[in-house]
Amino acid sequence: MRAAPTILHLDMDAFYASVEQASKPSLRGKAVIVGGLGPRGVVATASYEARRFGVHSAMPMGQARRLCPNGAYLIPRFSLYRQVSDVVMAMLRELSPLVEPLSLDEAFVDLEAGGVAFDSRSARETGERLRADIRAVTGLSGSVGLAGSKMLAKVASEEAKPAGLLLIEPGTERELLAPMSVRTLPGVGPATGEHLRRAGITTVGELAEAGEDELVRMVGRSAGAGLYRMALGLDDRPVVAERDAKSVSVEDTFDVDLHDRVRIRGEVQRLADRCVQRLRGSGHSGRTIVLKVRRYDFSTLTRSETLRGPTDDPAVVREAAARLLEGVDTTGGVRLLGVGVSGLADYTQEDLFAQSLAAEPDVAEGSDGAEGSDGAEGAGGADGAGGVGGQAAAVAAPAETEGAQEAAGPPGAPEPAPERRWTAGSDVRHSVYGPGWVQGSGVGRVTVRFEQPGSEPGRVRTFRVDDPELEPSDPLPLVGDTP
DNA sequence: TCTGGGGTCCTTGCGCTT
DNA sequence: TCTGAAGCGCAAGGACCC
Repeated sequence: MRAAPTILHLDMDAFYASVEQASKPSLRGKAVIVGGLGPRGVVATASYEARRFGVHSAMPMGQARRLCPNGAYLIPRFSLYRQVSDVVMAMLRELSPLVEPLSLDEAFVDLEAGGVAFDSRSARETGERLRADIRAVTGLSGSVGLAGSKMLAKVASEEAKPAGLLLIEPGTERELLAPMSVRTLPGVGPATGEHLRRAGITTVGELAEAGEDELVRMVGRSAGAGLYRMALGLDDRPVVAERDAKSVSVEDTFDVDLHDRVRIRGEVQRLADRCVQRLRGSGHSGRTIVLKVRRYDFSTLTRSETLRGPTDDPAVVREAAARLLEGVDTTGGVRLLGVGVSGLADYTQEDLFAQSLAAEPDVAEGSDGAEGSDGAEGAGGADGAGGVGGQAAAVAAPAETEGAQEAAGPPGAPEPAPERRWTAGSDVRHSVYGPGWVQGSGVGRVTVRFEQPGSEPGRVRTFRVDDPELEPSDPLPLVGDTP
C-alpha cells in the first residue's frame, strides 16, 4: 500500500535575509548577506540576489565580500527571526497537532493527523493555501514539499525552491530520485559524498543499484542501511511534535588566537557560566560536562567528564571545565573555546559538592566564587551579572554585547572610556528621527538609515558615534504582536 | 584574511563487570 | 583460578544539518 502524500515540509526561502529585506525596505531586491561580521565570520544566509554572485551559506565573509562587494552585510537578529518563526509555526499548528520544527525556518507537518488532507488533491490545496497565508501574514515566501514520507517531502521542498510547491505522487519516487545527486539525500555531506564518488557512485539510482551490503561495507552499518532505504524512497519515520533537547552548549571563536593561559582559563569560566544560564533557562540539569578547544591549526578536540549526578550549579560546571582544560595543551594558540552539558535531566542532585571536591581538593574555599567571574568579565558585564534578565539585556544592546567581548583585556586593567560600537544591521532609535538601523560605521561616525517594516525606503543620516540622541533599540516587529 | 554557532547521531576504542 | 566473550558506560572524534 502506498502512503498518500500528506507529509508536508515547509522551508522558508533565504529566511534571515528575507526577514531583513522585509524589515528594511531599502534592501528589497538587493544582495543581502547575514552572518558574522568579524574577521572570522561566515555567511549564515544570503538573499537570492547575493547568490547570483556565488555567495552561499557557510562561506567565509571575506570571500563573500570579494564576490559581492556591493552587498549589504548584516549581523543576525535572532530575536526578530524567532518572532517571525513563532508566527509561522503557529500557522502550521492550525493545520495539525503533529508539527516537527527542525529550525527557525523549517518544519514537517503531518497533514493527515490534522484531518486537513488525505490525498494528493487535498494535500496540494492545503500546501498552496499555506504558502499564500504565510505570504499574506509575514510578507515572506516559503517553499513546500509534499510526499508520503519526511525524506521525500524534504527533497520535494528543496526542488521547489524558491517560492514553489512540489508534490511527489506515490509510485513516482524512485524514478524521480534516480538521476539526482547522492548529495540530495539528507545525511550525505561532503565526506560521504566524496567517499561514494570515489567508488563511482554519484546518483541516487547508482546508490540503489549498489545494494545494501555494498553500502554497509562502504559507509558503516547504520549509514549504509539508511542510505539504501532512502535510495529506494523508503522512510517510515513519524512526524514527532515534541523532541527533548539532549545537550546545551555555548562556544566563542576569537578574533585573534588566545595564547595567555590565564585569559583562556577566564574565558572557559565565562563560557561555563553562560552555558549554565542556558541550561537553567531550559529547565534542565546535566551530568556530562564537555570542553571544546579549537586550536590555531583548526584541529578540534573535546574533553568530557561525567559527574555522579546531574547538576545546574555554575560552580560545579566551572570547576569541571577548568579541570578538563588542565589536560589540554594550548601552546600555539586557541581560536575557539566551548563549554557544553549533555546527559540532560529535569532534576538536580544536591550531593555534588562531594564529587567536585573529590576530583579537585584545592577548590574548597571561596564559596561564592565572585572574584573570578567579575574580574574576567571586565567592564562590559553584558551577561551574568544578575542571572535573571540576561537575555533581555543581550537583546536590548547588541552593540554593547559585542563590545564586551572584544574589550576583555587583562583582568583588573584600568578601562579606557568605552567607545560605543555600532554593528551593521543593528537596530537604533534617534530621539528626533525615530527608529532606524545601522548601515555602517567608522572613523568616529555612524551612518543610520531611518525606515521600518512597511515604510517606503528611508533616508540616510550620519552622526558622531557618541551622539547622545542615538541609542540601541529592539527590533520592530515584522508582523502583529505574537501572544 | 579560510573555515560560526548550536545541535544530533554514529563509530571506535577502552576499561570494567559478569 | 584463569581466560575469553559479551554487554555496558564512557570518552573522543567525525560527519552532518540548519
